[in-house]
Amino acid sequence: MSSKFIDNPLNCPVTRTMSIIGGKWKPIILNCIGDRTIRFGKLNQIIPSISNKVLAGELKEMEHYGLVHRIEFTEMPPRVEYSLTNDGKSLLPLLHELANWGNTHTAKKIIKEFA
Amino acid sequence: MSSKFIDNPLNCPVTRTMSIIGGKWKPIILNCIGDRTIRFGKLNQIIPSISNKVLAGELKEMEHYGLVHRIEFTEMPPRVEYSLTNDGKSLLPLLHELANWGNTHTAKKIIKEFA
DNA sequence: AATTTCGGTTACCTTTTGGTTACTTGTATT
DNA sequence: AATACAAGTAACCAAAAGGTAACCGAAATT
Repeated sequence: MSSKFIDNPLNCPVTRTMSIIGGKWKPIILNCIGDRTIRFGKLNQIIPSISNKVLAGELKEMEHYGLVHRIEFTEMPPRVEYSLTNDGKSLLPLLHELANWGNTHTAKKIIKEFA
Repeated sequence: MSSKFIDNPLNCPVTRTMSIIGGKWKPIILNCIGDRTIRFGKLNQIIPSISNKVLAGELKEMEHYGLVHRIEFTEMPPRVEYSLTNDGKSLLPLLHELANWGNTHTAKKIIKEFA
Protein backbone atom coordinates (compact mmCIF):
# COMPACT_ATOMS: atom_id res chain seq x y z
CA MET A 1 0.00 0.00 0.00
CA SER A 2 1.66 3.19 -1.13
CA SER A 3 1.05 6.54 0.46
CA LYS A 4 -0.96 7.97 -2.41
CA PHE A 5 -3.86 5.89 -1.09
CA ILE A 6 -3.81 7.56 2.23
CA ASP A 7 -3.47 11.28 1.66
CA ASN A 8 -7.14 11.19 0.93
CA PRO A 9 -8.29 8.17 2.91
CA LEU A 10 -11.05 7.42 0.43
CA ASN A 11 -8.43 6.78 -2.23
CA CYS A 12 -7.54 3.71 -0.23
CA PRO A 13 -9.58 0.70 -1.33
CA VAL A 14 -9.58 -0.80 2.14
CA THR A 15 -10.98 2.40 3.57
CA ARG A 16 -13.61 2.56 0.87
CA THR A 17 -14.83 -0.90 1.73
CA MET A 18 -14.80 -0.24 5.46
CA SER A 19 -16.66 3.02 5.05
CA ILE A 20 -19.39 1.16 3.18
CA ILE A 21 -19.77 -2.01 5.22
CA GLY A 22 -18.03 -0.97 8.45
CA GLY A 23 -19.81 -0.20 11.66
CA LYS A 24 -21.38 -2.41 14.24
CA TRP A 25 -24.33 -3.80 12.35
CA LYS A 26 -24.00 -3.45 8.58
CA PRO A 27 -22.06 -6.64 7.91
CA ILE A 28 -24.40 -8.61 10.13
CA ILE A 29 -27.47 -7.23 8.44
CA LEU A 30 -26.08 -7.95 4.97
CA ASN A 31 -25.19 -11.45 6.03
CA CYS A 32 -28.62 -12.01 7.55
CA ILE A 33 -30.39 -10.96 4.41
CA GLY A 34 -28.06 -13.09 2.31
CA ASP A 35 -29.86 -14.61 -0.63
CA ARG A 36 -33.36 -14.41 0.74
CA THR A 37 -36.12 -11.88 0.92
CA ILE A 38 -36.87 -10.96 4.48
CA ARG A 39 -39.26 -8.70 6.31
CA PHE A 40 -38.19 -5.92 8.64
CA GLY A 41 -39.72 -7.59 11.64
CA LYS A 42 -38.02 -10.87 10.88
CA LEU A 43 -34.65 -9.16 10.69
CA ASN A 44 -35.36 -7.50 14.00
CA GLN A 45 -36.26 -10.89 15.40
CA ILE A 46 -33.10 -12.68 14.38
CA ILE A 47 -30.91 -9.74 15.41
CA PRO A 48 -32.63 -9.05 18.72
CA SER A 49 -29.90 -6.83 20.13
CA ILE A 50 -30.24 -4.15 17.45
CA SER A 51 -32.74 -1.38 18.04
CA ASN A 52 -35.31 -0.84 15.34
CA LYS A 53 -34.15 2.73 14.97
CA VAL A 54 -30.65 1.61 14.08
CA LEU A 55 -31.90 -1.26 11.92
CA ALA A 56 -34.11 1.11 9.97
CA GLY A 57 -31.28 3.60 9.60
CA GLU A 58 -28.74 1.08 8.37
CA LEU A 59 -31.20 -0.42 5.92
CA LYS A 60 -32.03 3.00 4.57
CA GLU A 61 -28.38 3.86 4.16
CA MET A 62 -27.62 0.63 2.35
CA GLU A 63 -30.67 1.12 0.19
CA HIS A 64 -29.26 4.51 -0.80
CA TYR A 65 -25.98 2.80 -1.61
CA GLY A 66 -27.84 0.43 -3.89
CA LEU A 67 -26.89 -2.63 -1.86
CA VAL A 68 -30.32 -3.36 -0.49
CA HIS A 69 -33.65 -3.54 -2.26
CA ARG A 70 -36.81 -2.50 -0.42
CA ILE A 71 -40.34 -3.36 -1.42
CA GLU A 72 -43.19 -1.76 0.44
CA PHE A 73 -46.61 -3.33 0.24
CA THR A 74 -49.39 -0.89 0.84
CA GLU A 75 -51.27 -3.01 3.28
CA MET A 76 -52.35 -2.42 6.81
CA PRO A 77 -50.55 -3.35 9.00
CA PRO A 78 -47.64 -2.54 6.71
CA ARG A 79 -45.35 -5.09 5.14
CA VAL A 80 -41.89 -4.34 3.84
CA GLU A 81 -39.52 -6.84 2.32
CA TYR A 82 -35.79 -6.47 2.01
CA SER A 83 -33.35 -8.28 -0.21
CA LEU A 84 -29.87 -7.71 -1.59
CA THR A 85 -29.31 -6.18 -4.99
CA ASN A 86 -26.67 -7.73 -7.21
CA ASP A 87 -24.23 -5.16 -5.85
CA GLY A 88 -25.15 -6.20 -2.34
CA LYS A 89 -24.75 -9.85 -3.21
CA SER A 90 -21.27 -9.11 -4.51
CA LEU A 91 -20.34 -8.56 -0.87
CA LEU A 92 -21.35 -12.01 0.30
CA PRO A 93 -18.04 -13.74 -0.50
CA LEU A 94 -16.19 -11.02 1.37
CA LEU A 95 -18.51 -11.32 4.35
CA HIS A 96 -17.91 -15.03 4.25
CA GLU A 97 -14.17 -14.40 4.46
CA LEU A 98 -14.73 -12.09 7.40
CA ALA A 99 -16.66 -14.88 9.08
CA ASN A 100 -13.95 -17.41 8.26
CA TRP A 101 -11.28 -15.37 9.94
CA GLY A 102 -13.61 -14.78 12.87
CA ASN A 103 -13.82 -18.54 13.32
CA THR A 104 -10.08 -18.82 13.49
CA HIS A 105 -8.43 -19.91 16.68
CA THR A 106 -6.60 -16.59 16.67
CA ALA A 107 -9.78 -14.53 16.55
CA LYS A 108 -11.52 -16.57 19.24
CA LYS A 109 -8.50 -16.35 21.53
CA ILE A 110 -8.28 -12.57 21.15
CA ILE A 111 -11.98 -12.13 21.83
CA LYS A 112 -11.91 -14.46 24.82
CA GLU A 113 -9.07 -12.50 26.38
CA PHE A 114 -10.21 -8.95 25.72
CA ALA A 115 -14.00 -8.88 25.41
CA MET B 1 -26.37 -16.76 9.82
CA SER B 2 -28.65 -18.08 12.53
CA SER B 3 -29.81 -16.04 15.48
CA LYS B 4 -27.68 -17.87 18.05
CA PHE B 5 -24.79 -15.83 16.71
CA ILE B 6 -26.43 -12.58 17.53
CA ASP B 7 -27.90 -12.88 21.00
CA ASN B 8 -24.38 -12.22 22.18
CA PRO B 9 -22.90 -10.31 19.29
CA LEU B 10 -19.42 -11.70 19.95
CA ASN B 11 -20.71 -15.18 19.17
CA CYS B 12 -20.99 -13.93 15.60
CA PRO B 13 -17.77 -14.56 13.67
CA VAL B 14 -18.27 -11.48 11.50
CA THR B 15 -18.63 -9.32 14.59
CA ARG B 16 -15.54 -10.87 16.12
CA THR B 17 -13.48 -9.99 13.08
CA MET B 18 -14.87 -6.50 12.89
CA SER B 19 -14.25 -5.86 16.57
CA ILE B 20 -10.61 -6.81 16.06
CA ILE B 21 -9.77 -5.11 12.77
CA GLY B 22 -12.65 -2.64 12.53
CA GLY B 23 -12.30 1.05 13.04
CA LYS B 24 -10.96 3.76 10.88
CA TRP B 25 -7.26 2.93 10.89
CA LYS B 26 -6.54 -0.65 11.95
CA PRO B 27 -6.91 -2.31 8.55
CA ILE B 28 -4.80 0.39 6.93
CA ILE B 29 -2.06 0.07 9.51
CA LEU B 30 -1.99 -3.71 9.20
CA ASN B 31 -1.85 -3.43 5.45
CA CYS B 32 0.93 -0.84 5.60
CA ILE B 33 3.06 -3.01 7.81
CA GLY B 34 2.41 -6.02 5.61
CA ASP B 35 5.43 -8.28 5.40
CA ARG B 36 8.04 -5.74 6.32
CA THR B 37 9.52 -4.29 9.46
CA ILE B 38 8.77 -0.63 9.74
CA ARG B 39 9.51 2.16 12.16
CA PHE B 40 6.87 4.24 13.89
CA GLY B 41 7.92 7.40 12.12
CA LYS B 42 7.82 5.74 8.74
CA LEU B 43 4.29 4.52 9.34
CA ASN B 44 3.30 8.01 10.36
CA GLN B 45 4.90 9.28 7.19
CA ILE B 46 3.06 6.99 4.79
CA ILE B 47 -0.24 7.48 6.65
CA PRO B 48 0.03 11.23 7.06
CA SER B 49 -3.59 11.80 7.99
CA ILE B 50 -3.44 9.73 11.16
CA SER B 51 -2.41 11.48 14.36
CA ASN B 52 0.48 9.97 16.25
CA LYS B 53 -1.74 9.62 19.29
CA VAL B 54 -4.14 7.39 17.40
CA LEU B 55 -1.36 5.54 15.60
CA ALA B 56 0.34 4.78 18.91
CA GLY B 57 -2.95 3.68 20.44
CA GLU B 58 -3.89 1.36 17.62
CA LEU B 59 -0.45 -0.19 17.51
CA LYS B 60 -0.53 -0.79 21.24
CA GLU B 61 -3.94 -2.39 21.04
CA MET B 62 -2.90 -4.67 18.20
CA GLU B 63 0.28 -5.54 20.06
CA HIS B 64 -1.87 -6.61 23.00
CA TYR B 65 -3.92 -8.72 20.63
CA GLY B 66 -0.74 -10.41 19.46
CA LEU B 67 -1.11 -9.20 15.89
CA VAL B 68 1.77 -6.78 15.92
CA HIS B 69 5.31 -7.23 17.16
CA ARG B 70 7.17 -4.28 18.66
CA ILE B 71 10.91 -4.01 19.16
CA GLU B 72 12.25 -1.06 21.08
CA PHE B 73 15.90 -0.16 20.68
CA THR B 74 17.30 1.71 23.63
CA GLU B 75 18.97 4.41 21.65
CA MET B 76 18.64 8.12 21.67
CA PRO B 77 16.71 9.37 19.82
CA PRO B 78 14.56 6.27 20.23
CA ARG B 79 13.96 3.68 17.54
CA VAL B 80 11.01 1.31 17.52
CA GLU B 81 10.29 -1.23 14.85
CA TYR B 82 6.97 -2.82 14.13
CA SER B 83 6.13 -5.96 12.22
CA LEU B 84 3.27 -8.42 12.01
CA THR B 85 3.25 -11.61 14.02
CA ASN B 86 2.13 -14.78 12.28
CA ASP B 87 -1.34 -14.13 13.64
CA GLY B 88 -1.20 -10.65 12.17
CA LYS B 89 0.01 -11.98 8.85
CA SER B 90 -2.96 -14.34 8.78
CA LEU B 91 -5.07 -11.25 8.20
CA LEU B 92 -3.31 -10.16 5.05
CA PRO B 93 -5.37 -12.29 2.63
CA LEU B 94 -8.55 -10.93 4.17
CA LEU B 95 -7.27 -7.37 3.93
CA HIS B 96 -6.46 -8.06 0.33
CA GLU B 97 -10.05 -9.11 -0.25
CA LEU B 98 -11.27 -5.94 1.40
CA ALA B 99 -9.05 -3.99 -0.97
CA ASN B 100 -10.31 -5.98 -3.94
CA TRP B 101 -13.89 -5.15 -3.23
CA GLY B 102 -12.92 -1.54 -2.60
CA ASN B 103 -11.50 -1.45 -6.13
CA THR B 104 -14.76 -2.64 -7.54
CA HIS B 105 -16.81 -0.39 -9.78
CA THR B 106 -19.61 -0.70 -7.24
CA ALA B 107 -17.50 0.54 -4.34
CA LYS B 108 -16.04 3.43 -6.29
CA LYS B 109 -19.46 4.49 -7.49
CA ILE B 110 -20.92 4.46 -3.97
CA ILE B 111 -18.01 6.46 -2.58
CA LYS B 112 -18.13 8.96 -5.41
CA GLU B 113 -21.81 9.62 -4.79
CA PHE B 114 -21.87 9.79 -1.02
CA ALA B 115 -18.46 10.87 0.27
C1' DA C 1 23.35 27.68 23.81
C1' DA C 2 19.76 26.52 21.04
C1' DT C 3 17.58 23.34 18.01
C1' DT C 4 16.51 18.78 16.02
C1' DT C 5 15.44 14.02 16.41
C1' DC C 6 12.06 10.04 17.60
C1' DG C 7 8.44 7.83 19.77
C1' DG C 8 5.55 8.61 22.16
C1' DT C 9 2.05 10.79 26.40
C1' DT C 10 -1.33 14.07 28.33
C1' DA C 11 -5.19 16.99 28.56
C1' DC C 12 -8.83 18.60 26.25
C1' DC C 13 -12.46 18.88 22.79
C1' DT C 14 -15.64 17.56 18.86
C1' DT C 15 -17.86 14.26 16.15
C1' DT C 16 -19.91 10.03 15.37
C1' DT C 17 -22.25 6.10 16.76
C1' DG C 18 -25.49 3.76 18.90
C1' DG C 19 -29.19 3.20 22.49
C1' DT C 20 -33.98 4.33 24.91
C1' DT C 21 -38.48 5.58 25.07
C1' DA C 22 -42.49 7.20 23.30
C1' DC C 23 -45.32 7.94 19.39
C1' DT C 24 -47.75 7.35 14.66
C1' DT C 25 -50.94 5.07 11.13
C1' DG C 26 -55.13 2.61 9.65
C1' DT C 27 -57.40 -1.65 9.84
C1' DA C 28 -58.90 -5.71 12.44
C1' DT C 29 -59.85 -7.87 16.66
C1' DT C 30 -61.47 -8.23 21.35
C1' DA D 1 -64.31 1.62 23.00
C1' DA D 2 -59.93 -0.03 23.66
C1' DT D 3 -56.13 -2.66 21.99
C1' DA D 4 -52.91 -5.05 18.82
C1' DC D 5 -50.24 -5.12 14.68
C1' DA D 6 -45.91 -3.78 11.44
C1' DA D 7 -42.73 -0.68 10.20
C1' DG D 8 -41.07 2.65 11.15
C1' DT D 9 -40.03 8.10 13.13
C1' DA D 10 -38.77 11.79 16.63
C1' DA D 11 -36.59 13.57 20.56
C1' DC D 12 -33.25 12.89 23.55
C1' DC D 13 -28.97 10.94 25.70
C1' DA D 14 -24.54 8.34 26.69
C1' DA D 15 -20.43 6.41 25.19
C1' DA D 16 -16.83 5.78 22.12
C1' DA D 17 -13.92 7.22 18.63
C1' DG D 18 -11.05 10.22 16.86
C1' DG D 19 -8.63 14.86 16.38
C1' DT D 20 -5.48 18.95 18.21
C1' DA D 21 -1.88 20.99 20.47
C1' DA D 22 1.51 20.97 23.77
C1' DC D 23 4.98 18.53 26.01
C1' DC D 24 8.84 15.03 27.36
C1' DG D 25 13.92 13.02 27.46
C1' DA D 26 18.65 12.58 26.25
C1' DA D 27 21.91 12.63 22.69
C1' DA D 28 23.53 14.82 18.33
C1' DT D 29 23.83 18.77 15.40
C1' DT D 30 24.18 23.71 14.34
